[in-house]
Amino acid sequence: MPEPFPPISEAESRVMEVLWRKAPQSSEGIVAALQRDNDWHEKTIRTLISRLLGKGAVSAEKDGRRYLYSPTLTRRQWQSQESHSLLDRVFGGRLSPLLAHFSAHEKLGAKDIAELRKLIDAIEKKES
Amino acid sequence: MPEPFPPISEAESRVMEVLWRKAPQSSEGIVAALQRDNDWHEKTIRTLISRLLGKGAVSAEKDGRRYLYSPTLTRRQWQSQESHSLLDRVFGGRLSPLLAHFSAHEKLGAKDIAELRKLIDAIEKKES
DNA sequence: TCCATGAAATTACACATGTAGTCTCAACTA
DNA sequence: TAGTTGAGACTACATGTGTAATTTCATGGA
Repeated sequence: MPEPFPPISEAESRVMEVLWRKAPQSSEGIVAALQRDNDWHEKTIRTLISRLLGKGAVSAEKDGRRYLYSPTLTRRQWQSQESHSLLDRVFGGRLSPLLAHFSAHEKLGAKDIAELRKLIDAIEKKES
Repeated sequence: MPEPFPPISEAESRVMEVLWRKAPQSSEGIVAALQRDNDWHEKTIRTLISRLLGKGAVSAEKDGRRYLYSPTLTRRQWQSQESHSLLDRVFGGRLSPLLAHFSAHEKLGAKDIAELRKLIDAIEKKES
């Protein structure tokens, strides 16, 4: 099976976000993208990139004098990890309580509801 | 508004779990309950209790020579915090992608599906 | 009354994370 | 060719967390 990815931190996930939108990118591109929304120091961002490399969540290919970085961990993999973690840690691994929670505490628009209904139908078809 | 609770860590949440099941409890009770499932040292558990006190997530009332602890943060508050955090951090604050994710990657039994359907109906009624 | 006991408080220490600063070395420039 | 520059590597440091050990202090027993 593929190496399980170590968990990536909140700040690191912001860097991944940039790479998920566009890859490969030089560190300079990543820095530029991130400095528009966050107010991180360039050094901070480079540190995050290198930690992500260490975790195997991004890869680097040499491009002349610098590197171009690409995500190895996909957004879906990450979402899956995080969701599963929430489900297990907070809701005892059961989806219904999570849903029940959202239904009670989050405001859903009619559009959300329609979307959910469609999803359920799709799920049902898939499962049967 | 009520003091926002600082985030509580994974290990700390295990302690909360014990208090959510039964409160108030002495530290000894908490230790006993936790040592059945985890293999933590008694000292470790006491540290966690005292950190939770510091965070205001549990309160203590004196009971003779010791304290009895009770949760201040409710399980629902905590679930809400964690869910919201996942939703914002990982799914851009939108519920449908989260659901879509689960539908695609988690296995749901027929019972889950029925449950979800009921939930949606309930939500719809509430919203309209 | 004085000591032992045990709960609680304090201290400890390694690793992760947020947030940078400094060092190095290959490549471009004069 | 030698100096400059800039990307990347390495170092730094505070705070949070996991995981305890040590210290203190009030109280119950001798």
